[in-house]
Amino acid sequence: MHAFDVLRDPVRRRILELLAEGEHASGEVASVIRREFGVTQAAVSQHLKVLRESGFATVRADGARRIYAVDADPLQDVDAWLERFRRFWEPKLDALETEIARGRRKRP
Amino acid sequence: MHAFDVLRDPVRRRILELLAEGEHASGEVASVIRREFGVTQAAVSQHLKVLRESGFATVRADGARRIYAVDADPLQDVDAWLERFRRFWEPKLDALETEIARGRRKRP
DNA sequence: CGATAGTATAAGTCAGCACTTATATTAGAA
DNA sequence: TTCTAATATAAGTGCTGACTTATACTATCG
Repeated sequence: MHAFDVLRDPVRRRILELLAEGEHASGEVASVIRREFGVTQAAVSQHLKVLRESGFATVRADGARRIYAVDADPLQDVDAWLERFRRFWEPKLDALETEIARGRRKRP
Repeated sequence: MHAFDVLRDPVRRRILELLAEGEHASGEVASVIRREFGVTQAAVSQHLKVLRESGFATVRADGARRIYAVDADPLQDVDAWLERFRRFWEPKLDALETEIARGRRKRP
């Protein structure tokens, strides 16, 4: 699933926002999303699966709980795609300065 | 239509890439897209309509031709949304430096 | 004017996705 | 071991959106 397919869904974007604040258990995410979007735990679990399988999130077990954390790699890909459009709103920077400002680096 | 809904479609992303290189007539876009994706002129026209109506592109008439140009405003919104994730891959900058580097400014 | 080129719209079809309810799985408590 | 809490998966459904073909619109040329 392409990064933009993943990001298209507002629930998934909200989940990523939550994870950007720090790790959260599946149930914690589910309760926030349930309150804000009125969807079930099953739906949230399915979204978390999409985020996992597309590389946007990682999980670890903590007893019966599943702790999710954001993995920013695919978001960095999106950021890279936007690069070609930045000249439309950013002031000019020389190449090195831009390089430093963006913190670009090779991906493994 | 939300920016991410627009960007979800690979044809629309490709059209934006083409427009990022400079203005193009509808037919020029259509012929490239037709070659690369194998879809009809009608389909491309519909995509251009989506891009227009969602603010990603502007049109002007040139005789019977319609010249499209990219409008980066919605892309800048996407860029802004990504902001909260940049700390996961960017080196630390102080606030002012980041401000300058990003060329952030108020939108009208 | 009529013909043609360039482009947009209309109408219909089909696949995929986000959701639901129901159930399975697993961990820890009693 | 049985019960409960936490989470994931299965199966089914409806809606949205990207596509097609066919047609309408508009400008220019002869």
